Amino acid sequence: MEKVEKHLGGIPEPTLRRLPKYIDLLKGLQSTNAKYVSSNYIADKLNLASIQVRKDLAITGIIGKAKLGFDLDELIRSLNHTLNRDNLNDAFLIGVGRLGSALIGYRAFSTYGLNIVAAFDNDPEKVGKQVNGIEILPVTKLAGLIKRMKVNIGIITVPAESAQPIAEEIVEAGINAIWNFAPIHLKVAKDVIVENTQLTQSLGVLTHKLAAKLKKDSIMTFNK
Amino acid sequence: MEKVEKHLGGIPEPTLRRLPKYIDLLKGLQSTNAKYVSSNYIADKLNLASIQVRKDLAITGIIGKAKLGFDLDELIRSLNHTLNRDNLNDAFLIGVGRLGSALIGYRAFSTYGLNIVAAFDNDPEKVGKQVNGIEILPVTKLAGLIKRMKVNIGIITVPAESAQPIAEEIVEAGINAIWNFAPIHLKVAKDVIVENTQLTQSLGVLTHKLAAKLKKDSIMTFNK
DNA sequence: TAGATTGTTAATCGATTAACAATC
DNA sequence: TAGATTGTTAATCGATTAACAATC
Repeated sequence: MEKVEKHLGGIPEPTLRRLPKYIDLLKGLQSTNAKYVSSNYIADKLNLASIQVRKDLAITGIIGKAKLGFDLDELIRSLNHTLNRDNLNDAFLIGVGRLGSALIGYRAFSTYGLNIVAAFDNDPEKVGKQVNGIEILPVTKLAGLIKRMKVNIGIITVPAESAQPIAEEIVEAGINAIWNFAPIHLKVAKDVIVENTQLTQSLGVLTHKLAAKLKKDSIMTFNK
Repeated sequence: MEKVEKHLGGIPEPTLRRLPKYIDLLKGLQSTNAKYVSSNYIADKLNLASIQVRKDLAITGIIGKAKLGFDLDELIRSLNHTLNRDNLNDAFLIGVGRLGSALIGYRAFSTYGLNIVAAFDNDPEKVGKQVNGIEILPVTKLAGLIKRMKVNIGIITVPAESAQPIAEEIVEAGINAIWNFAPIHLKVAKDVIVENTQLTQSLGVLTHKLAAKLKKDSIMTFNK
């Protein structure tokens, strides 16, 4: 049994990852009082092909007007809806280190549908204090509160070695989705949604491409 | 002209994004004194197919031994080399807010080949102070220092509206690669490497999948 | 040797792109 | 109307997966 399920039908993942970019761009455009936007415009601004933009937008169910383009307000609304940003999702954050604190402090999350309602840490120094108005609770209370408050999202910002046990604990308690920042692959039941934001992953891509570029540039210089 | 270049030949991007996961796993394994590792083992731990693991590893140039698998030390070395982690890449960070500070404080970056050598901010309150031993300099010195120190990587953690001008400034000054955390698409010359780590992008995927799952679960419950 | 595991070559699958008719 | 732009259907492309021979 090697086959692994990719996505539960629905929207292709690459499309899903482009949608936030569309929203960011369109919000900027909205403030200029524009009423319509064409796939060409979006494609140009985001370095995409216009046909790809149209395909992506089609998935949200919106229908454009020939010659005019897409109704800007309606488009933003349907993109936000597709990403479920019009519902505020409650989340617990576990691990109040530097990164955890930064995330707690990122107020803009609420406009993206995320509401961090409490944070947890093992360190007695931290417990009881507040970060940005969010109280830090002891990890011993984590499972109980997940059950009682029916929280769906867990944000894991603990060190790599603690991530797996924490994941198991919160899944057991009823968490449906994990946003994982620890540099480790979490093994959980396959109906649990895991979204990894691993800085080291991004960084690897960057350093590899940079090395390739520098090498190429130096060869080109050498050939001159 | 709609076509956009994807990657400069070389390693497929999906493969590139899996490599750090292999390294993280293998390092853990290394501490158990294992000498060899099979593609099956890796696949099982990371929920991948073993053939995919073998394809990925092949790209690093490593050759496995039938029946035994891959030499663990050698594999880690060649993966690190492929990601250019064996060279330390100097970087400047611009925008010392919560996220910027968190990144500066993330000491582990050095093991991933990144060396943040200075940070920049506009806020006179911050300039002159230190975060984790890194001095915060005024943005006015940014371009000059990039030129003088021949720094290749710029990490952008400024607010969305400042990101584009900063990107232009540092590219002009000679930056070759940008790690962008601002929720905006940067328009730069196409030979500049841009790696986006946009939290809102990950978050969108998460909230969408969660909504789909909850909907599905409730339908299933309803049908019982 | 027998059996596990690699690595190559071919098939499949899914996303992107192209072509073009429909429409405002 | 003419022309720009959408949306559908088909072609292409690249990554994943399957099949299987080679090898230790």
